[in-house]
Parts: sequence; C-alpha cells; structure tokens
Amino acid sequence: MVDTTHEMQIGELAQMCHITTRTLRYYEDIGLIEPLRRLEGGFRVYGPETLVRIQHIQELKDLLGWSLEEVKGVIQAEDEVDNLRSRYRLSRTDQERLAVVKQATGVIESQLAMVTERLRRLDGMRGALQAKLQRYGELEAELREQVRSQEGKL
Amino acid sequence: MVDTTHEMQIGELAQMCHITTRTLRYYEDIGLIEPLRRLEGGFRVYGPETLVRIQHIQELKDLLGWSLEEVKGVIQAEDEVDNLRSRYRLSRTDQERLAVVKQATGVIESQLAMVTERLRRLDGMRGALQAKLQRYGELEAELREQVRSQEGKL
DNA sequence: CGGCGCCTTAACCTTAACGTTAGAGTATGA
DNA sequence: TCATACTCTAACGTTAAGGTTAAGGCGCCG
Repeated sequence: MVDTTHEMQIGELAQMCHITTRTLRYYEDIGLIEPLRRLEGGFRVYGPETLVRIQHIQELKDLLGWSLEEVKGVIQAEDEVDNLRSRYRLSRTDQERLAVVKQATGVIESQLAMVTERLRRLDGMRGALQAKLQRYGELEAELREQVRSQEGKL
Repeated sequence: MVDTTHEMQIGELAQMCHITTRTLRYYEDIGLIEPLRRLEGGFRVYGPETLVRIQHIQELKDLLGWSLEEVKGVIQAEDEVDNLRSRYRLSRTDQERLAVVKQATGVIESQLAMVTERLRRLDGMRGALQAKLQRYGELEAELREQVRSQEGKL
C-alpha cells in the first residue's frame, strides 16, 4: 500500500519535483494543479499524488515538447475519466460516462500515436549518430597512423 | 549522384523547409547557417546542403528539445570535422586534426547517450499509455453493459 | 520603362514560462 | 516571546524564438 497520508507544503513538494515554488504556483494559476487544501494561515497543503501529477506534466512537456496549454488539455481529459470512478460518479448517467471514456480514449490514442512517431524518428537519429561515430572512429585511426609515421621521421 | 547544382533564394528554401524567411534570417543572425553567396543586389543564394542542415537543426530542436544555442554547439563541432576533409585541411597539423576529431567524437557520444536515454523514457511512456488504453477499454465495455441492461428495462 | 513580386535591413512587438523582488503574514523551536 | 525559516500575494522583469510592419531596392516580363 502506498503512503497516501504524507502531506507536505509547497517547499517540500518543490524539492521533490526539482522545481521552484514559483513554478508550482504558476502551474496552479494556469489550472494544472491544485493543493489538497490550505492551512488556516493560507499555506498550501499537497498530497503525494500531486508529485506524480507534476512528473506526468514534465514528461509531456519535456519528452513530447508540448506547451503547458497542450498538456492541460490531455490532463483534463484524463481527470474526467478518473472522476468517473470516484465522487462525481453519481452526477452522470451511464451514457454520459461512456461519452467521457470514449473522448479520453481518443486523446490517449492520439497521444500514443505521437509517442510512437517520436520513437521512430529518435531511433532514426540514433542510427545516424552511430554511423557518424563509426566514421569518426575510422578517421581517428587514420590520423593516428599519420601522426605515428611522422614521429618515425624524427 | 545528388543534384548539387540547384541553387535557390531564401523564399524557395523557406518553402522547402516549411519555415519562414524570417526564421532563416534569424538562424543566420545567430550563426547557425550562412548563404553560399549573395547576388550583386544582396539577395541570398543557398545550395541544397543548407536544406539538410536546417532539417538537422530542427531535429535537434524538436526531438531533443534543445535551444538553438545548444544546437549551435554541436553543429559547430560537426562542422569542424567536416572541414578537416576539405579546404581547411592544409592549415592544420595532424595532431590538431586528431584533437578536433576526438572533440567531435565526444560531442557525438554524449548526443547518442541523450538520444538513448530519451528513447528509454519515451518507451516507458508508450507502455504506460498502452496500459491506460487497456483500462479504458475495459471501463468502456463495462459501461456499455450497464447501458444495455438499462435499455432492457424500458 | 512601368509594374509586379520577391528581396533587403531595421526596428519594434509578442508569447510562454517562469525569475526576482517587495512587503507582509505564519509556524515553530529555544 | 522572539528569532528564524517558510509562506503568502502582487507586480514587474527576462529570455528565446521568432512575428510584424515599414521603407526601400532588385529582377524580370511585357
């Protein structure tokens, strides 16, 4: 069982995500995350699931090169599906729930397509780099030979 | 044999790269590319190798998420090696050439490491997406069942 | 030689994603 | 209760990567 009781304030969360508190507040501003609740003094309190969420956000941002606005789109679709399982369950008909799942499936499918495409291109890049590395290796050997034969003349 | 004689002006090159002329001039400003030469009137003239170069730049930018400044670094290292083979050959000793190749090899190796790492993470992402897709599929089947049984009651 | 489309430089504008600073409040150990 | 470290909001600053506009040359067709 995961420790779901570890609550933290913004500074600790920032440390764990390797980002700044400013960034966390910014993400909140644009609707990407939200604290679990606030202390009386106004301090934000987060649960561990926010950490996971941030990591997810960073993956979409860094690995797929998406803007935070784009990230927001897919995250919201995923959120809606999660909500189907929990407290918002009762407020929808099965028809509506079905529509939500279909919609989210579409989002995930297109996401998967992009990931696959990227994998393909990155793999091509890897091939090119390896080939280049081989050529450089040969060139290096050649030059080494030149240097050696010149040293022989001294 | 590749057609190495097809020269073009900035507009045509922009079209082929699917970018704007502004971007091409900007890339020139920051030292990423350079026209083959200029017409008397000042018009830039490019060869087909610039097209390849631009595509390379875009790959580093899009696939690896690098800034143009970072891109410039690796491109310059690669350029230096290319120069070893051509007209700047005579201006260096073999020792110096060897150093250039080693340096470039390092650049390419670290590039390869990054690509590999990215491939690994992207593949993890693909796995997660596929798993999610499966869960959504099951959820959808479940909901479909619900809807069907409710329709039966009408 | 006139017009049309493409090219030139230069200067200012835009947007995302934060960084930085200021001024004030909060939580907590000594 | 006080010092210290953390947090709050609000506002202005920054940077990369171009977009946009202006004011003017170039090349070539008819």
